[in-house]
Amino acid sequence: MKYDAVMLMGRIHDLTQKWLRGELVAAGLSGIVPSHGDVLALLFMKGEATMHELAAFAHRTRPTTTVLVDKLEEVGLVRRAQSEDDARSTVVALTAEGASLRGSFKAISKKLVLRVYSPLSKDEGEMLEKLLNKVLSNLEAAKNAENAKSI
Amino acid sequence: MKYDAVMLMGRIHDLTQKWLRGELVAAGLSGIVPSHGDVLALLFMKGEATMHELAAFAHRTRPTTTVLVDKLEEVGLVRRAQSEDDARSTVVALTAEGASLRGSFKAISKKLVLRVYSPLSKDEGEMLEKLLNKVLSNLEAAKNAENAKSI
DNA sequence: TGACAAAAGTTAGATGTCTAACTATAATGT
DNA sequence: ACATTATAGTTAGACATCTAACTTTTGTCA
Repeated sequence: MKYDAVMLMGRIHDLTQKWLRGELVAAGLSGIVPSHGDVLALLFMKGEATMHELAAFAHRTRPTTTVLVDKLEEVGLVRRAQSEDDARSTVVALTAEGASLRGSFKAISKKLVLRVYSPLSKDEGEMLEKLLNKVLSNLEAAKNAENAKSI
Repeated sequence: MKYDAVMLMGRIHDLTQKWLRGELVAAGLSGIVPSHGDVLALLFMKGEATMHELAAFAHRTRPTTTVLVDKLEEVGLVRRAQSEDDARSTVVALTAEGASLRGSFKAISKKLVLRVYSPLSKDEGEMLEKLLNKVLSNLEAAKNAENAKSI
């Protein structure tokens, strides 16, 4: 055992992010980065969402999500509106142009999955997901335990 | 299969990096980030190295490595010198103070491994490394093939 | 041998992300 | 009912990293 799993995951993460950026540029979406894709992914599923929901889904902070949505609004893929239930809340919704990109994003996502899983058999793919889930759950539990202790 | 391995690796990467930053601060090394640790790791092994070697080892670009070494030099952990063989080359070496931190870095690195591998059995740890290596090799091969094609 | 290409390193500028601090609104508890 | 606390979102400022362009030195080859 080399105990280099963290380094390997870091490298894989770097390479996939970089590849994704290239794909987005190739799809004519320059200025759009993978995190914007995460924001859009939730909107493709739900049609609309609050900033808070988008931040949680994309695993970014709320300030970062503000910037991401600013950009998406600027290029016309998304529209902000005040929530009617809660005056603090902003509801973000896809524009027609944003909705029209669903297919392109789905295609890129499919290509990414293929790229990562292709060297693995079905069993290996399942095993990898199982192991990664174990590691992630444990990290999150450890983090929560430490946060709780420090409060 | 959920095909979410990329997301899981991204999350694990984020959490480990963040945890590492906290550990470095706790060790009195504020201003030092994980990438500085990668640079130092090679110096702990080899005593000295060129900027080029450090960049390759840390998987960072050379401009980034320049900034990393600037910082390490500024806080006195490292020293630059002109290579005698090649006037273009800079040789970076640990100072006495830098060398004295070897133990602290080793301890943090050990803690990280424990944190990530603890939910896994020995077999699972080995399996995870094997699968990650398969994925990474494939990604690198794909990238090289694409680069070659575009030249 | 002399021109041109490659390599080492740095500088400059851009970008994505974060934390801290702020505003505005809603919820809570006494 | 009102003061306090919590939540939604934004703004401001910092930082790690990248790409592109530049300087200097070395290697190559006609």
